[in-house]
Amino acid sequence: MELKLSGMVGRSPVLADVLRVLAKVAPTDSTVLVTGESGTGKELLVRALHTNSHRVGKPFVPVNCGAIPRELLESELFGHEKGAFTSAVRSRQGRFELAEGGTIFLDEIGEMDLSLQVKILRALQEREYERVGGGKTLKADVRIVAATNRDLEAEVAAGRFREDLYYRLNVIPLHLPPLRERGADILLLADHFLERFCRQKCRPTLTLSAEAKDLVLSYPWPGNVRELENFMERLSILCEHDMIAAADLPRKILDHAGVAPPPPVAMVQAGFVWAKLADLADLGLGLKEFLDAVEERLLAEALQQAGGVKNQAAELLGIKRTTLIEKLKKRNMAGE
Amino acid sequence: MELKLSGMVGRSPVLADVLRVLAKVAPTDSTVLVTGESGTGKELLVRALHTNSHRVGKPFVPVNCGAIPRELLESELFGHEKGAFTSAVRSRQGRFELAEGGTIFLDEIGEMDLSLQVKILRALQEREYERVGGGKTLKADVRIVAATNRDLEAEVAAGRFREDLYYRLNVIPLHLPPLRERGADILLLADHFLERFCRQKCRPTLTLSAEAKDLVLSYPWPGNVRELENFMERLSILCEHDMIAAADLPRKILDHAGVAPPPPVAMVQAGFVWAKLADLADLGLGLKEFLDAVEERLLAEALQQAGGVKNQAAELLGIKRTTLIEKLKKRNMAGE
DNA sequence: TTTTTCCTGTCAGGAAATTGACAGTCCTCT
DNA sequence: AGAGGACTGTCAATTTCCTGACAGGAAAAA
Repeated sequence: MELKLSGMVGRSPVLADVLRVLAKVAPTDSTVLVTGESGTGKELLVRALHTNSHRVGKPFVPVNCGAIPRELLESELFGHEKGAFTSAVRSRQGRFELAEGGTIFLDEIGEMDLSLQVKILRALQEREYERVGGGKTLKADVRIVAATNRDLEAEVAAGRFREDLYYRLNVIPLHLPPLRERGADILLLADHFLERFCRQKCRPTLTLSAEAKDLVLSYPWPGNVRELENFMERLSILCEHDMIAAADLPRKILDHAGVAPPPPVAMVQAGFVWAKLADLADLGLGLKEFLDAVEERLLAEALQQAGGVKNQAAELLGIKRTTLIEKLKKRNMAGE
Repeated sequence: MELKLSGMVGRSPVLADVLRVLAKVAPTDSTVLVTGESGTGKELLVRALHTNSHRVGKPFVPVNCGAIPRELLESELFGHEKGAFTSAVRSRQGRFELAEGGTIFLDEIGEMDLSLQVKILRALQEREYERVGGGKTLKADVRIVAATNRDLEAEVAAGRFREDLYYRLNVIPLHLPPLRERGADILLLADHFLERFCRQKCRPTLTLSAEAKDLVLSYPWPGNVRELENFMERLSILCEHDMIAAADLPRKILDHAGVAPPPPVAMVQAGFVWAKLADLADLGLGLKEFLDAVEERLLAEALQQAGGVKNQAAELLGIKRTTLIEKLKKRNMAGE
């Protein structure tokens, strides 16, 4: 099955999984619900869905429900008749009408009012709707694809989202992982954007230096692809030379890398043992060394609690006494 | 007594009870109130009621009171005269008129406004009603069947539902049990849906493997039949082979069954792995199990950060790729 | 097209960890 | 004094873990 992905960049397995599902779902008319943090490229994904469906050639109509004032959203979606409200000078088509035969993409559907949710539900299951202030019932031959960055199940539980609508929408869930979970895709995307912006500005394509790559990779990109795109555009304007050095990167990225948590001892704090992978790398420790350190800490604590009696300490730890001894020997922690 | 049940699937005793009552009630003209969680198939049941009544051949008109905007509901039900409100360009029949001689099904009647409830009550006991903005009184030879997923008694107590209407409606109560109480019906329904979707998509009918059946049976199906239907549609699109293995089932089901290894969740909080010796004992974990859990957490995080590329994840962790693979295999964390 | 690169799974040999068996040291109680 | 109990260290057998070597597959590069 050949997928046409207009602009989706990335090779990471996590993304590949999503695309595999996309390829299967696109040709069917099943309802799809896309989830993922904002800026992860949900719209692009849905565009690809449309492009690979039998509805290509018909309109693709995106609506960002979160970006349109609540009171206007209904008429935006369903249109309105002349005189429906004060400013309705004449009647107007809604997005559903514009999307006839094609796909409508309801982004940020989690932001939608309960009252509007009702109407969407009807459009979804009855395939019909009405313009604001209009008596005529219109038919909707439209594939509805919704997306949200909220946890809809939680919203349902909290009573902010209709349960029936949720189940109607969530036939095929597609989860778009955040950029920081997409590994080396970050570099691919960075290059992609750099190339585009540099071409746009008629300058030779910029390249990330090795240190810059490291920094870019370790930054968590809370704004996801959108944030990355912005940074790259900024670089394409501001960077003087063709090779991007670490120093050229925005403050935020440099700062983040600099915030190395306290020294190795830091793993022991107020009686807790803690760790994140990030720290691990920062400390230049491998998994093994790290686990050893944690183990050592636990051993010490057990010994202390047992008053130095190895027999009991071993029992506390749920290991054989001899094992404990071996471990202590390996670390020269004879006494306590 | 021969029941024609258009599409109702199931043989469980709880359902059989309901159907027995249905069979007795159908031929009479008694008012029926159907209760049951959302997604349990109330509409189907009422259709069957209609089909087995002397009103077959006359219209069956379902109205989802919850899915129609409040302000439109009255005119939807009773119709309106030309000019009744700004957008009422011409007069229009209501659902009651359309249902003349047949059955009208008022789904989610619990959502209905108190003001409308009065009018329904009148239609129910006087058998007459008026169009919106119309003086003419119309007769209604219509069997009214209502349904709700709310606890109407509680609604009455809270003053959100008229007591008199409640007693009028609740002549014959029919309670549709949630899917999780219908035992093996779940499998019958699953097969039923699988067959339908597979036919629709022109692929050989999928079958649930034995383990898959177990899992499906033990899942509580909070979304009831609708949720089950969704899952089966999803499978009919996504499943590669014709036999559905446990692994093909959605995460939610697997997690619920505890197939996912005993969650070391207790230790993972706010992105940190933490533990004190005391907790360790409380959790009934030994040193080894604990370290394993920490390791698992780190593995997952590394894998995530590498976008699922094991090669890179291993490097992040400072271990050999093959080692990582061994560790993952030991834990069945193949995918991610 | 072919070549190269990158990733992946499997496997077997060697390294390391775990544990049971033994043996020795204190101390207490009879 | 001698028996019993609680601890401890050593060691070799067993089990588990780690890694390098291969081989296949898919996608970029040539």
